[in-house]
Amino acid sequence: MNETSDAGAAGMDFIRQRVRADLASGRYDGRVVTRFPPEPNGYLHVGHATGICLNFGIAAEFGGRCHLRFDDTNPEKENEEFARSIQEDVRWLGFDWGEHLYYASDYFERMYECAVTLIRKGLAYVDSQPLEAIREGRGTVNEPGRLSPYRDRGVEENLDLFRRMREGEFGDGAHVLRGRIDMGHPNMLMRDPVLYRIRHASHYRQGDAWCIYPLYDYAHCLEDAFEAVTHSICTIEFENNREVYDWVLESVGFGEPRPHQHEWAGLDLENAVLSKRAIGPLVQAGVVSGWDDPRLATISGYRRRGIPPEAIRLFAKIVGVTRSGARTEEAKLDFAIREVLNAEAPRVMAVLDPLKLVITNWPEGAEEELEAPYFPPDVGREGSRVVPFGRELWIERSDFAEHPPEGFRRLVPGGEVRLRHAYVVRCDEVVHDELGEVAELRCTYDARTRSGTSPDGRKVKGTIHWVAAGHARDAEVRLFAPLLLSEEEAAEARDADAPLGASVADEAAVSLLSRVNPASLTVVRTAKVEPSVASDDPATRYQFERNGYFWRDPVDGRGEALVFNRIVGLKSGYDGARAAEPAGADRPAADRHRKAPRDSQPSSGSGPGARPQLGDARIRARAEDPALARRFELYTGELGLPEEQADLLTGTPAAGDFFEAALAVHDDAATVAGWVVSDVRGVLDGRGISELPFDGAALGRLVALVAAGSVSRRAGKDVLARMAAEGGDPAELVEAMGLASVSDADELAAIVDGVLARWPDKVREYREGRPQLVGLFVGEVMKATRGAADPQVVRTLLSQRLDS
RNA sequence: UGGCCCGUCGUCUAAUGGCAGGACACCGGUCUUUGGAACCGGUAGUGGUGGUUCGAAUCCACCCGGGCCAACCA
Repeated sequence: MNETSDAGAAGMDFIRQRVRADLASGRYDGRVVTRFPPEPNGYLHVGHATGICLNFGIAAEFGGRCHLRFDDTNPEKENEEFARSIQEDVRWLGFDWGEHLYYASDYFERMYECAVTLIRKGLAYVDSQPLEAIREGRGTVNEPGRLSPYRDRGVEENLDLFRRMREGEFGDGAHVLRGRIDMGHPNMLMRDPVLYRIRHASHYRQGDAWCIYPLYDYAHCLEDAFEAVTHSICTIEFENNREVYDWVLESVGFGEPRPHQHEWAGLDLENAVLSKRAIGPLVQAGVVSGWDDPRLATISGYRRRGIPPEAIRLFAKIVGVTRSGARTEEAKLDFAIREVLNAEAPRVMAVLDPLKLVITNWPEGAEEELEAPYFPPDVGREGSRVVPFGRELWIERSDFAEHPPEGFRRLVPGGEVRLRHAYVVRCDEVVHDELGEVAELRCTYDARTRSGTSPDGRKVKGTIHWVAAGHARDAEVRLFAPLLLSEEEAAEARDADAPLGASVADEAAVSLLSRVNPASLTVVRTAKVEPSVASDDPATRYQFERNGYFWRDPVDGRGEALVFNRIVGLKSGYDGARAAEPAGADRPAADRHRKAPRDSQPSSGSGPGARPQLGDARIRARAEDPALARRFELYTGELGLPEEQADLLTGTPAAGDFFEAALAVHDDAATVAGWVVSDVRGVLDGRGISELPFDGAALGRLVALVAAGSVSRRAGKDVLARMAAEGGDPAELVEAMGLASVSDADELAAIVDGVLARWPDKVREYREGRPQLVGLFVGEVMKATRGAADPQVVRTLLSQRLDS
């Protein structure tokens, strides 16, 4: 157990842990500043919503602030409407940026000055190659790029050209400003990235003030730095951009403490189209009614559908924050919605697919007003409304079956059922129309069974909802199903989303449109709703009992028009509940997994007796360098190391040097090799072995200490970690960290007894057959001694006490 | 001659060398005037092979699988 770790960090996502660590180390002087930086080129979707929850959530939890910043550096795609809708969406989700609303376009002048700085430092140049030449010159992932013929222009010439670019002297594409980094860099983005381009286009905020515009990699990090952002959180596809981010900031002169970028995977949600590039065409083609169509996963679509913002925030919490690309099941969103609505939504009755039920023993023209609570007892909320009851009622067609399937608990010929909040009725007669369809049910009611009374304790197997025919209000109900037909095809759409020319993007849009589910929207015009809803606040979210959660469409369902959206269905414990839905209200198709099935692993090259697998790069290195090859022979021969270890020690001269330096101090090849190939490599953290703040000799001294029993191997690893972080002499560190080995049996016995006394339950479990719990006991003893105990001795002591 | 990142129950996620845990979903049961909710219980996982270690999901190597990168988009 790392002594600096803290139980408070457990369960915290890796970004929050990082923020916490930065706070603890004082890196940013106690400041936490995050930002949500959308480009105003479309409407926000639920993926953005999780990002908003992350950024604003961190700011709130750590006493910092979160900026809303429009990353509006591309005049051709952005507009005011999008900027307006984004602010509305963020606010609706429940977050507040205070006075921290910013626009990248307000920084253009400062960014220009930074570019001049870069030019003066010789770190940027004006490239006058045409676009195609720049593209070709960048090389490929397998080949280095070529230097631009303009790369070595003088500072003065660059300055002059850049100034004239700004002044509008050149047409689009005549020149660009590029960072002068490395055309052979393995990271393509570092191959002299384009910083500025000429674009004679009107910007929605800046008008024609500028004709050069900065590109993302240059602009974004500067925006963060200008605003003193501490943690710049973005999604994983920007991972490769981080290197440029750091280069620009360091090159311009923003030293520590400066903003740092952290990437997380972002949301991928089953059955949702989560890309502005994909949503846009659906809107433009009229497949959906607009960016706020309830079938869309846009925030405005969710809002219109009726999903409460609390549910989206809960969903974000459920999904979590990691770096692993994962697709979340729609069921989790549904759960979050139901969780919120179950506690809040008043229950009322609505019949979507009505079937007439006549109570023959109810006096003609007689009516009764029933008082019905809005909430079931378990919700614990007050409130009720009056529900009229009469001779003729509407019930759900699917709540009756002439030939009931097994397990059917509703109305059948000759059977009884309770009408919710009212009476028990018996079906005496089924009336058919000329087509043979059930047209009407003729029933009798039992006056003694009025809701709240139970004269003879009689139980009826089913309860169904209903609406009195004479008082029912006609309503339109809209049911939603996934917009796209299948997961696989959606996956293709994602592939087609890759960077491509405009014509191909259009093809992608076309193929997207071809996968639209024709049944994604079901409009039910026959619905009957109890009259109380007509006078409620139109923004009320209801549970239509046994049908799901609904609310009035905020666009089409206002005024007199009773138009309801189904926010989400109820969880159903009965498959046949599907039959309750009018045809066309498809459920999502059976789950399909995005992850490819893991094929059985080829067994060749592994398994007992198999040849060790050596690294190609190291084999090549030895082929080119006879000195390395000789070392390999020496290590496997005279020193008797396994090939795999020898391989790792002879990939570079530095590795072998390090190993041999350690060996000179402690002459045990097998042990030293183990430390070097396994433990030392584990603390490199991206560094080369020669960049470590300690040398091979220091490792040798540490290994010697462990071998001598002065320090446990476990504690030795802690010492190594400290050495990797800040250097130092092993013996002194052992002293300073208080890790001198404790192997005195009496001393350890007392600690062991103490641990066992603290965990009586676990001791019992161990004796009852959970041997793996020994790890817990050893771990506790190690913790108590800060890793200094000799684990062999501890195990022996434990065994004496537990296994006797 | 590629570089970087990611693989834990069906799904999402926790465990930061020491008990593989939670949630969703699913399956039982209790309760119920919603086939809802609630409550109780259950099934189920560290991609593979080696190595280091008293001890590996965690460290090392190789393999397998997935993602990102060659816009003058963000």
